[in-house]
Amino acid sequence: MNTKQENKKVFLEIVKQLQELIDKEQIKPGNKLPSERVLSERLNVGRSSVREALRSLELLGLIETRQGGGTFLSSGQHIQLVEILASFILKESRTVEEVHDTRKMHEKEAIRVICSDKSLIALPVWESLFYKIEVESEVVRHHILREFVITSGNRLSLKIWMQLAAFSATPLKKITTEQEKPILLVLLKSIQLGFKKEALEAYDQWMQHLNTIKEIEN
Amino acid sequence: MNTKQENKKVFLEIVKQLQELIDKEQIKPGNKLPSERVLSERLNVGRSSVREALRSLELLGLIETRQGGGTFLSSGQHIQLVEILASFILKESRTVEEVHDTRKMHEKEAIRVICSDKSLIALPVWESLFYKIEVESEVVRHHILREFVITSGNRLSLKIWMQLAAFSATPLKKITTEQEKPILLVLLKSIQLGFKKEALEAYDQWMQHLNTIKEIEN
DNA sequence: AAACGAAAGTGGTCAGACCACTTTAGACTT
DNA sequence: AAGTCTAAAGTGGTCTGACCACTTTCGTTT
Repeated sequence: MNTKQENKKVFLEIVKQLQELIDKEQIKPGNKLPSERVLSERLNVGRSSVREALRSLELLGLIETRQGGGTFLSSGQHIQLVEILASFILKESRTVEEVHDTRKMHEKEAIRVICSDKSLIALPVWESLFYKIEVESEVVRHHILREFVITSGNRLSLKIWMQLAAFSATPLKKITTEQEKPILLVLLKSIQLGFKKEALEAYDQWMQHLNTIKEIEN
Repeated sequence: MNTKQENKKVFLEIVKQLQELIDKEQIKPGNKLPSERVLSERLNVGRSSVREALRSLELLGLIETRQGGGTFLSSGQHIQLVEILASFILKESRTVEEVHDTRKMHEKEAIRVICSDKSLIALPVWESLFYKIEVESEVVRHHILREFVITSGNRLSLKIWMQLAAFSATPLKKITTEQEKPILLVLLKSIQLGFKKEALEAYDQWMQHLNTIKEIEN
């Protein structure tokens, strides 16, 4: 079948036809798709070709498959491909500095977003972070920064940030209470008050402080 | 092999092993990957499983295949998943917004970096962009924004931005000279002078203007 | 009516076969 | 000897059939 001379990949054609089928059959997120064997018959292609298309869509997070159960239209959150893309991108340009800069970019943007949204700065999260500062642990910094990005509400940014954080993970010493804690207090307090400028300054100061620590440790 | 512990998907495992192989064998963009038959033998899996993984990566634009030629690590940019994802994703407005927000984040950060670096604002690029504004084309906006990110010098940010730009590509009308050009002039001029605040304001104004256009067209 | 269990359905994987196309290398021509 | 041409090898593209593991379904049994 498919006399199509066009040099188009067939599995891409199947992907396209699957979309049309989903649209035509009014298949909503969570609904079941026809089985691979049925699809292969309806589209006049081999089952392996159908599978190549389905596996692609699964990697993109657009569908979910359960062995013995069937194939289902994903109910959202299809951002998991970010992880695969990120790992490839990071492999190519794993300049430590660039990763760090990009990561800071996302963190600062999160702070900006939070400070501009009254409903976000009113969240109880910040209070709990005050307590976290007291708990001297190596991962507190990571937790705090992650909380920033999470609270900002951009799930995509969070995905990217998590990848970057995984690459630039440089386990440092515990929080140095004498110097670091006051900075963090200012940062958190500024956020709670919605003082964007002050928060960003505190953040910069914090990062600068961390660099100092790193140099000392090396 | 397949000691198969966890219920992890095998084709995902192959994707992972392919990444490791690319890393270990020092395969650079444009280089050839082992043939499907060789991979199937080396990884102790069936050829069809290898193909499912390869097709997934191809859909992501991470590899390219030429019939009779072989499989090659992509030299980038060829992202055909855009169309597929777009039709799936465009229904979820929240995701679209997140992509757009994240993209703007990278663009604004690029502007900040540029304005803070005298050697960057002195570049002849900006002069050439003035001319580009005159050329009424649909892709001028994309070119300008890309130039920002490129000039900022963070290649990782550029790669992320390119992915995001591919997703959020919403072909608009040509630049509306009456309203848009003056904004762009202010933006470029502000950058040349290193006026960070003014440049960012002009950028925001620009984005706002683009939103207005989009609403009108819909 | 509830519980159980066999059968059907479905995804997961593999092997083999053929096709179309590209690359390679040897035979041929000059 | 150099270049050209063609056949063979290599490679991706696709299909078929088979078997496995798991889930769902439904009829039988209790």
